[in-house]
Amino acid sequence: MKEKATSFDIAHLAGVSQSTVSRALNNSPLVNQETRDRVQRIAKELNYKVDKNASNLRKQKSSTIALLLFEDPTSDDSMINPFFLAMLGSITRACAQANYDLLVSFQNLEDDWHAEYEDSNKADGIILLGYGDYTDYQTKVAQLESQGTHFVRWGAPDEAHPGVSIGCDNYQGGQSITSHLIGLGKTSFAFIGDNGDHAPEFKARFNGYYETLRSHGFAESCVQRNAISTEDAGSEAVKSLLQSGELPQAIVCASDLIAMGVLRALRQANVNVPYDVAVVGYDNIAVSAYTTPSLTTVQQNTKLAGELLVNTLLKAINNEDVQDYLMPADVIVRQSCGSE
Amino acid sequence: MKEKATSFDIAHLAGVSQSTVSRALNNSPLVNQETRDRVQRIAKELNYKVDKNASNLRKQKSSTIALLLFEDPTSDDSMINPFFLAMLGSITRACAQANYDLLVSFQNLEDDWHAEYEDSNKADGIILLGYGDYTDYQTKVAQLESQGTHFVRWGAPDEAHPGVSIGCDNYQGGQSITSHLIGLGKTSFAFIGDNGDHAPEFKARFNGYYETLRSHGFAESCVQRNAISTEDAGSEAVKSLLQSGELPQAIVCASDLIAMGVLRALRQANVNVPYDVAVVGYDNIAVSAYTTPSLTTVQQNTKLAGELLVNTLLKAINNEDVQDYLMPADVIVRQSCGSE
DNA sequence: CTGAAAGCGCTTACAG
DNA sequence: CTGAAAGCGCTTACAG
Repeated sequence: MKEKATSFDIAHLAGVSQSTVSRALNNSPLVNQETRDRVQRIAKELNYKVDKNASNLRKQKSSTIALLLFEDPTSDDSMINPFFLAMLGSITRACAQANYDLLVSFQNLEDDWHAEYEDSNKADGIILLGYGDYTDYQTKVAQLESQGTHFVRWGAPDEAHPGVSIGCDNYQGGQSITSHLIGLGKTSFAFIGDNGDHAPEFKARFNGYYETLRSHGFAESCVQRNAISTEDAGSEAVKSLLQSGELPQAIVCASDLIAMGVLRALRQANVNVPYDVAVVGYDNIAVSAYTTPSLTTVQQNTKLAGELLVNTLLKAINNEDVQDYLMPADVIVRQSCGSE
Repeated sequence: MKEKATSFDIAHLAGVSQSTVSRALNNSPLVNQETRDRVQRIAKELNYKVDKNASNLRKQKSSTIALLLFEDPTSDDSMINPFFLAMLGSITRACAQANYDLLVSFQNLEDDWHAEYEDSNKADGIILLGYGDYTDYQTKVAQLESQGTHFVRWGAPDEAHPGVSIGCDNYQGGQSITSHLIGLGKTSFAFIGDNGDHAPEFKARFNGYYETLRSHGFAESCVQRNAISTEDAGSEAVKSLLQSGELPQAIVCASDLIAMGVLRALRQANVNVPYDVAVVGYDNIAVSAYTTPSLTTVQQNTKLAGELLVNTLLKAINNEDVQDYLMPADVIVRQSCGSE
């Protein structure tokens, strides 16, 4: 292995001081054009690259963003929720575009959030991505805030949460998809997904759903079954629904993953979708376009979300003013409601 | 924003030298148990964390792995191939387990590979992930090697490539899936996917396919159509096949993404799968289980692959001996061949 | 425009 | 077991 060249090596070869090398490589206007060119040429010949650790240490910044991805602790350990995977891709791209590095780490909600502090030393800012559980989560976010760490949270803006949030309007998404079903003439409904405080995203979707039903006078004819965001949970929930004999005209799932399980269980029970019952999901993950029938769902724009998260965090790092941003949620109509 | 605590602050509070603080925090056996406890307690109270830049600079290592993800330059800019996304997830997990950070960066094949050198300063080693184009790629990998950079490549081991490779046996995968089709009684075939030198993975799959046909005497009754790994390319290729009037009994796609496009185009042309033609894919991406009909495909074990990539790289970093590893490819039988 | 010098916050020989 | 000191490779006031 060759020895790595340092700025001193270049200084020596170029016949200038190391300070000048540093200036030349950073395109400082203070350095003579001809000197700069010579230094840069030599640097390229030596395949020299600035040592980031030294540079960051001196500058006290890192040009790195940390992504803290935390997951529902009960979800299958080997799988990442496809929605978050899509976000990860989009965030990676947005970072690359801004010339920032992206440090990715997983975190379980139960964990001590070591990584959070760790990362605050390695990164200029943190992106928090995952389903949020208020109870646990909130004090930790508050701690981040009190530390003065720059961070942006994925999730709906909320007074209870300190810091900036970029999120999709889950309440409106719940409303929109429910209105769509009502417009199709459905009159009895089930919501499948947790709607407690530990699942704020799902809860907001549920609230949008419920309020829409109420305002149309359907509040009496709806049920709810708990499920975390997995296929199996969705499948189990529908089985319990079938057993109770309360099959409604429409099933609203809190996520596409849940909807996958719902479709599977209905198929196994020989219940026809959309003829016997309409089913809708949430997230518009890739798979939802390919199920049979294809799934009507609510889209969250992951590409935009990634860009907003990164750009907002970058602004915060530069101490510019930043604002919460709530993206609209769009209904994607496919075949699982019989409307197509 | 609070000032960040340094090891000197702790030294002061604990009444010891800064050196001792450093030793205590690194669990050096050289330090008195009682002293260590006191230092660690104070560090925790101050919410102190070691400055990674300083620590890395001093130790000349970074406990970070860089993932260079390069993509087919012609693929849709906004989408990451789901197969690589799955790999990304698995690599992230494996890194977390090994207590390494993961730096993710995108790279286009056409680019100058700045990042590669950059990353070699920020990371202890590099994972190269993407479809490889020999022409371009090879000289760059050789450069990495000559630099003494530790790296591991995703892809089939190959004498032409320097460095270590972890990959899936594409040739065997091509054989297995083709044998499956022959076992089902198919006698005429088409392969959809590039099989030139710039697409070594696809080429190996094609070779496995072709050799299997040849050994069964079907070499005459097969065609091949180029396609990069996108739905649209698959769709276009099948349209050209239909127009030529040469629809075979089985279509072997070089990737699931291609197969998605093939299924779509066949549906549009009212060609029934699997009744009129069998279709198989490659990768076993999530979507492939949900298409209609569900897709028979070849699985690459992404979870294992991620672990092998990370663990092999870690060994290389520690200057242990490392070996290429070729994972077997498994046929996943679903409905698109009519065998179920 | 350039150079000599300080210092970012650690780790680790070296000396005791 | 502990401390004083050097040094990792940069950037950036400071002085000219």
